[in-house]
Parts: sequence; C-alpha cells; structure tokens
Amino acid sequence: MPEQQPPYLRIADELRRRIAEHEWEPGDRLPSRTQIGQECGVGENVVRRAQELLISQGVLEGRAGSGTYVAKPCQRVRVVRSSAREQGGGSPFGADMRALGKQGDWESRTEAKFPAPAEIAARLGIAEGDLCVRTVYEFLADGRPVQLSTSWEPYDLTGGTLVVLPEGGPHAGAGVVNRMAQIGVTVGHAVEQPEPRQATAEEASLLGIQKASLVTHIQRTYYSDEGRPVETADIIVPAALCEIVYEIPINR
Amino acid sequence: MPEQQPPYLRIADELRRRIAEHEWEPGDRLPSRTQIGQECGVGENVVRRAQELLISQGVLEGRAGSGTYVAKPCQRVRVVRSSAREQGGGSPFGADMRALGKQGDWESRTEAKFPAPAEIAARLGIAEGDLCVRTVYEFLADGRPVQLSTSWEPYDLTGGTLVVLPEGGPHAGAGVVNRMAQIGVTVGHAVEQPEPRQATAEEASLLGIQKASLVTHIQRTYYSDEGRPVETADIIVPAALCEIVYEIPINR
DNA sequence: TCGAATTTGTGCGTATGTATC
DNA sequence: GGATACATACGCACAAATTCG
Repeated sequence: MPEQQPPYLRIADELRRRIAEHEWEPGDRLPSRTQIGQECGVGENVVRRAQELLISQGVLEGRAGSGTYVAKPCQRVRVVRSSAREQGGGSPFGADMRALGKQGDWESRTEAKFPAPAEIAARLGIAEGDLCVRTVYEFLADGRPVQLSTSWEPYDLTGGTLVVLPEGGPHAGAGVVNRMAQIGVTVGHAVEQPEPRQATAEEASLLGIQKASLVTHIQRTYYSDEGRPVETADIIVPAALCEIVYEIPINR
Repeated sequence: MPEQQPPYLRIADELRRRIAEHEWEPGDRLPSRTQIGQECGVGENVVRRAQELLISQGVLEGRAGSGTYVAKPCQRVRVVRSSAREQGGGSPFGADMRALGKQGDWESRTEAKFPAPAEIAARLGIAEGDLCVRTVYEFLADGRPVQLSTSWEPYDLTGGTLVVLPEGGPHAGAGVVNRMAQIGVTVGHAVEQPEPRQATAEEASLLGIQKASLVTHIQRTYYSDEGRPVETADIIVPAALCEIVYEIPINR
C-alpha cells in the first residue's frame, strides 16, 4: 500500500483549491468547521488542523467567535535599510513612508533615566545599571501600526543637552544620526542583526496580526566614527505587514 | 479564583529551571516523557507540549527513537553582509569563514541552460522561459552544512565567455562581482530582501536542523552599474546555525 | 440590555507511526 | 527483531469571543 496523504493535508489542499478557483473571495467568511467537515466527510478536528496550517501560511485568518476568513492580500510596507536612507534631515521611517505615498506617524513613550539591563549594557559598551534614555515606539502607516521599536541611548552621552529626549525639544523626531550631529557626535556606521522569530502575544496584539506569526527582530546599533556605540534598538518588523530591503553599494 | 498557569507551562518552567541549575548539562538526555510525567504528576501529553515549546525555542532538541536532549549552545556562524565583504579576490562566503577561523567549503551543482520560472524572470528582468545558468549551493563551515543557496544568472549575459559556469573554469568560486568584472560588467549594488519563515522538511534535512525551525530566506539580486540585474539568488540561512549581520556605512 | 447560540481557540488524552538502540 | 522513545494524527471537552434575537 503506497503511503497516502493524511486527511488534514487533503482538506488543506481542498480549501486552497477552492480559494484559487474564487469560490471564496478575499475577505469572505468560510463555512463553519462542522459544515466543512460534513461536506468533506471528515471530523471537525481535521478541518481545524487544515485551517491552522493555512492560517500559519497567511492564506486564512481566524477570528475568535466570528469565523475563519480568506486573508486579504494587503499591500506590504517596504522598509528600506541603507546608508542613503540616513541622509536628509527627517526621520528614516518618515522617508520610507513618503516613498510609498503613505502617511507616516509614530507614537512614543520616553523614560529619561532607565537603568540598562545586562544585554543592552553589553551592546552599548556600558556597565549594567548605568542610566539610559529608553524610548518605546509604535510606527504607523496611514494610521495602522506596522512596526515596533525600543531604543536605548546612554544617558551620559546626551544628558544635559538639547537632544536628550529623542521625541522632545527642537530636534524631536529627527532620527539618531541628525540628533547626534547636533551635539557634535558623528555617526559613522550602523550594524543590524536581523533574527527570525514568532511574535509574542503582546506584539501580535499591538500590531493587529495573527498570534505567533513571523516577525524579523532587528538588533540595530549606531556607532560614532570613533567606534563608540551611541544608540541601540530592538525593532520588530512583522512579515505580514512589511518587507525589508537592504541596499548594499558595491565599492571596488 | 485567579487564573492559574496551565500545566504544560508549569512543566516547561520546571524543565527550564532544572536545566538552569545544571541538573542536566548540554548534550544530556532527559528522562522519558512517561517518567517526567509521573514525577511531576501530569499526563505524558502535558510533558510533550512543554518539551515542544522548549524545542521551538531552541532549549531542547528531540531525536526520534532516542530521546529529548538539552541543546548544545553551538557557536553560530557570523555571516557579514556589507559592501566591504565584496572586496578582495575571493568569494564572500570564504571571507566570512576566514574571519571566524573556520574552514569554508561548498558543494555546487550547475545546470547551464535552465528556463527561467516566472518569479526568477521578473527578478532578472527577462522573459519567462529565457535560459539561465542555475547553480545550487550547499555551504559548509568546518565540514558542516550551514547555508543553502540557489543562484540564477541570465545565460545571454555570460554564455560563450570563460565565466559561464560559476564553479568552473579559471575563475571558479570567485564570486559574482569578480566574475562579472572579468567580462567587463561592473556590479554597482546589491539588494537583499530577508524574509522570516520556517524551514521546509528538505531544508531541515540538508542543514541538519530541527523540523520547521526558523530560517531567514534572503532574496538577493546583484545589479550592474547600469542598473541591469546580473544575478539573483535565494539564500537560506538557518537561525540556529548562523547570525546575519548587515554593516551599513553612514555617509553625510 | 442581556443572554443564548454559534464559532473559533486551547488544553489534554489516546492510538498509531517510525526511528533508534 | 524486539523494546523504547519520540513524532504525528485525531478526538473530545471546555473556554473565550462574537453575533444576534
């Protein structure tokens, strides 16, 4: 006897086929699990497994208490990460949004004297417990949250200057590179380390995405031209909402 | 009554605690699930859920027919992606490995006249079905596979020249930038689009990683200084084995 | 306004497959 | 080849969310 496909995969293919044939359009609600189960001659649980698979692939979308829906292929926000992006006076995120013809806003909450946890201290080259300026961001494209970020700057670098608060004072929202330039610190390069992982429950709720869906967690650190870390951030980019693009010049 | 932690999370914390207290060292085999279940007063299935959670987080490692093991915190390979990496005569991957003091090898299989599928054609700016040179790579660090890649070059660009075959002829393994230079094509910049996803069964088997563990799928395209795409590749970087680092110079 | 019905989501158990020793 | 242990598939019960009368 040749090995045959397990039932839940057969149902998954069946659902995918019907969607491809436009039996259900994006945004439509599927029949209930019991209904599909009876129709296809399988248990309710098999349908659930099939739907869970398609949900994890972004084909379907489950809404508790309401139903299972065909996911809308929403246009993703293109997040460009390159040296060119840091030029000009505004914020990098604002530049991304302007390039897409979208409105870019953000909400932020700053704590001016936050003791550095061990990992952040290591990234900033300071001692654990040293004071930092910690800012939590929520970035919005056309009013919808699309990206999260938590930024850390050593307090002894900016304390007492006009740019202590990233989102306050005359240079609010100008971006790290521009703000550091105001106090005579030249940012020489940035290092970004993108790691794939699944969204936490809190992140999923803030971003309005399915639970445990995939995100890229970028650890970014800006260095002064003398090699000192001047800012580090944890940036959460949900795969369902954003595509990340690195542009790398090739010098020879 | 306040809501209490579900049993499987309690067991997960219990296992994590015991590992942290060195009751089991990295590489050790845990007791069987029935044994742990009896010891902790829960069903075997609860233990399984707890272990699955820790496996997905990379704390444990399951081996069918053998047991569940404490994962070894293996040193990850640092993959640097920057403009500087393309300088010098050798291959970018070889440079990464030399920087780590590891031996960098790779195996490849080239098909010289492969019709381009629709997606690749779009990325290379050619018509679907146009011929390409398609090369499948498996990159090894100290003999262990750590990265996969499938590369596509338009045949009409290199056909009839000495560098048709990426891994053959006098410039074998020199990297795209160097090989293109040999035929008078200057590579101006690269674009990389990293997407998080789960490894397929085939990828997991090739890389020797846990099934459905996380990888970064990078779509990379090299462009000539005239803006024409000269190569595109799909690169699979497993999170368990490699860390990706982008170095971005800040020009002002 | 409220509560009952519906639907998805979660936790957990059991049976079977399959790899390893 | 048998015993053991993990992996997978499937089923049931209940909780949570939503909808609607």
